[in-house]
Amino acid sequence: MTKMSDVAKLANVSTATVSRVLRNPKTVKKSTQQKVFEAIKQLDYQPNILARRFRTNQTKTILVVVPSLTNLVFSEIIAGIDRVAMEQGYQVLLGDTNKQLEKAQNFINHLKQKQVDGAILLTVRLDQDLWKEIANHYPIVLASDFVEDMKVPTVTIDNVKSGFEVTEHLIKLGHRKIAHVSGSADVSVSQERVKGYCKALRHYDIPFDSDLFIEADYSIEWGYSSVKKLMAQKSNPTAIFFGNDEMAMGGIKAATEMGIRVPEDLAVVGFDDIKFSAIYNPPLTTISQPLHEMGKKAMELLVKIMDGEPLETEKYVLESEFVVRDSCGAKITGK
Amino acid sequence: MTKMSDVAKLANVSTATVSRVLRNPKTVKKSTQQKVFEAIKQLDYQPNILARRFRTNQTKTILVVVPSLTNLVFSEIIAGIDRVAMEQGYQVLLGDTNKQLEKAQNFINHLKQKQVDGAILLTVRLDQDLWKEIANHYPIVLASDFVEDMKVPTVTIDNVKSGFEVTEHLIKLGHRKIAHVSGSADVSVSQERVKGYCKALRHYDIPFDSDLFIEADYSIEWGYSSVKKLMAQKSNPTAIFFGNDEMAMGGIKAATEMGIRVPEDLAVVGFDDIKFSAIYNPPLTTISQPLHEMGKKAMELLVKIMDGEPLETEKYVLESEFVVRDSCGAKITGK
DNA sequence: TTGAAAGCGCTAACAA
DNA sequence: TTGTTAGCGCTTTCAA
Repeated sequence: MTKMSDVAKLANVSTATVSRVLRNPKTVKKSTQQKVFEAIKQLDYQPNILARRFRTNQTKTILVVVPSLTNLVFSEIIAGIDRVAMEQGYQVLLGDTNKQLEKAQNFINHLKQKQVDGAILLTVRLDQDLWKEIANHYPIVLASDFVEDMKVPTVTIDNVKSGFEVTEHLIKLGHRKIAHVSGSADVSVSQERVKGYCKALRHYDIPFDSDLFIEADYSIEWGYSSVKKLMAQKSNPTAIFFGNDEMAMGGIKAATEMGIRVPEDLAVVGFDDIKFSAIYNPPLTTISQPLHEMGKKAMELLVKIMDGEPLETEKYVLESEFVVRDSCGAKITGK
Repeated sequence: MTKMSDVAKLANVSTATVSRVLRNPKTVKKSTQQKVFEAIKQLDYQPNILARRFRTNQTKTILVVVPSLTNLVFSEIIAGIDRVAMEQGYQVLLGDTNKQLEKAQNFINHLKQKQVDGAILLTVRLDQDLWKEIANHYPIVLASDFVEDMKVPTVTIDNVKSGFEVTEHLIKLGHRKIAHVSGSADVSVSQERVKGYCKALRHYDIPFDSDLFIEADYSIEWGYSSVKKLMAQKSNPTAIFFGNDEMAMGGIKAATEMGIRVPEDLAVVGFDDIKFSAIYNPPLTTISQPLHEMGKKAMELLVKIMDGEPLETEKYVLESEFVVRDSCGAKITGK
């Protein structure tokens, strides 16, 4: 492996000069730069990044903690993060927790041991306290999820508002028995969407019916079984608001199997607008999140923090969009 | 930041001993270990990984080069890789190429500069030659994709066989005008699936009809537009074999819009068996790939190579499974 | 504008 | 079983 001293020797300069050419070219005379570049080329020199990192004490790497990689919502956000990371010369290290909380400690060590310069969390669950503590000492940004009184920049959408919007839409369509199948309660976005749902019911004087509320998990399977359960009750709903699109699709599948037509017999709304929602049969009414944008914004914030720019601990709320398609029956009802 | 020498001082031993306790505990007396551990705890010492990496010249990090993160096939494989990586103490660095070939050089530098100990490629396109060269010098494994005469361990399924199987199934269902919408030709898996398709046609004496073959891209949009095109022709197909499930769903969407019923008027088969295929309407007949398994296997191989274990340059072919659901009409035809 | 030289914190060869 | 010690290759301060 050729090293810097080899280059220096060939170019007839000191290693300091070679280093300068690489990191601060303006401080070196043009002609000297020339010599150095030629030597580098001639020797096919590659700086030893490990040595550089050790010396400068920064990794130019960030960690993304994600509960599940195979969730399109998260992979889309990560793609956004990766985009900006690349532009800014950062690498992205994957931290798939597989929903196992114990992993958190592991990832926190990455920060403590300087394996990464900062982290973006796409989810914080019961490991809240661990992260809260660590957020005081290391650059951290939250995306998608958010945590009450965690003093950390956060990029989200207004989940309460969106939940309200969905429910209100169903109410205006004439529904009174509107069920909500929420994602796991330990994720704040679920709670927020529930809040929006409840708020809309209250606003339109519809009593909350616990038979029409199911706390599930953001998966196709849970959507499926929730519908089986809901529709087996005597007081079954005429509309269901699912916490995400996967659940909604699983739910529609179950309904179809039971001979319940969507949207004629049952209106359905999802959340996220993943790429399969528009082509699902029926096309899903849902809330579209600017996921890629969220990822980009989160990474931009993180870079600022890592660069030491003072940043008010703020919550950045991006715009979501209510997308009306067939599954809620709006087009049939003609509203 | 407390460093090793602080621990050594407190424990009344040398740094060498502290280092041994951390990396090779058996070579140190129990009682000494005890002392050291206490000092570590008392000082909340975290080893400086950057220094360690520099010194040992290994990163315990691998690179995964992926064309697109938001593709469920890849994210599933990555999840498998990540699983084994974690167990083996490796970190996974993300290399999303966004299908841009120029990125390859960038990632190759990661290897050259020792930012990673090895790499798993989920795709090799026109950048083949670059990779072929690099594969001689660094630990590399291919997963999902494969490259002719690239001397590198590869984990795949038998795409030719699967393509044959699908086509044969459609033929046995009575179809003669079977179209194939393939993924981009610069990916070998696409070519293999096409080969399987052609082989089956030949085997059953059905002439290849170029009007029934479209080279597309693995996306919903291309599936959609391919069907619009295919079904507008005079000699339109009675069955379509799509190169992946996303295309198949896009295709069914297009068919539905055109008043063509699937599977009654048009049989459809996809490839991959992503999680939405089973609940799509109609449920998709498809080939199920052991994606998670592929990822795990690939990482296992890479670890072996990085550990210097001699490994024959082999192609590991995992079993895929033909999953018959409604979209191909088999259940209607009663076969 | 350049060079000399001092480390960064750790590991491992060698000695004891 | 433990300690001494010599770097790993780079960056950066200080001096010229």
